[in-house]
Amino acid sequence: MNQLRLNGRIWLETTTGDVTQRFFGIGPMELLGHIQRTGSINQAAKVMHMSYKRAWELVQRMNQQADQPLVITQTGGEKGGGALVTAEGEKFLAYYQALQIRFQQFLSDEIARLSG
Amino acid sequence: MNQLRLNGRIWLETTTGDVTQRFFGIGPMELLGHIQRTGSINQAAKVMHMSYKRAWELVQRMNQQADQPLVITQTGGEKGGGALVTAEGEKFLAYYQALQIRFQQFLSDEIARLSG
DNA sequence: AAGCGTTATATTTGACTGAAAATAACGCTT
DNA sequence: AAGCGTTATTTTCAGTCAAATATAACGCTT
Repeated sequence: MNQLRLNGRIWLETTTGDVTQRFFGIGPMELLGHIQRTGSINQAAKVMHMSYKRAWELVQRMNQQADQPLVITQTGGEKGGGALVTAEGEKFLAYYQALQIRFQQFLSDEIARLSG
Repeated sequence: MNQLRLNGRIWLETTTGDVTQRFFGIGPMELLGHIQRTGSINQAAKVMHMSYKRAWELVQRMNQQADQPLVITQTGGEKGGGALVTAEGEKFLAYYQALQIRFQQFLSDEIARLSG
């Protein structure tokens, strides 16, 4: 065995009836961050080397699952359109970012426990 | 939004050159436990409602990635054959089980932090 | 030799996934 | 009216994954 590493993922999920669906994880977090910085789904997708369609679908799903939209979009206009992260979106982004940091710390601690 | 929950997965992974491959996670952990109890890949797969082929492939991949096999198998014989978890396998099983418990604790703590 | 329960292996089928491309709609600018 | 850059949407294609099925090999029991 070459090198043994510990890794993981965490996410928020919603449960409606008996169907559990992922809602917010590392992918949407990064996407929201890039939308915030670029003001465009299209540019955010390009930065992440993700197809526009996939990025757009992620936004759709997020908005549908949440009570209030996390991203609002506009077609046409001065710059052809754009996308904006709402206050609700920023709330989830901030929460998940902090959570992700604590999770990374957990993984680091576990690796340290394994090595030392 | 109906109910917001926090969930996640952790796993061990090996890196050979530039290829990272999952090695041991919650699925293999449960599979190894059932093999330990039943002495058979076939029966373990049935308990988990997993196809025999999938269970067998998981065992193959685990054994190939590890330095020493985690499961040894025997075809034919008194009971038609069987499978045994090696000491190396028990080592990974015990480590991952303890790790999983601490991870669940981490998730619980985070949920408590979110609610309270 | 036949039967058994298992491991071992190949093939097929369907479902899902993601990428890519093409097109429409939109509203501003010129 | 034409051009623009974006969002919105459909279609197509290839790759992956899992389930199902079928068959062979094995070694003991009878």
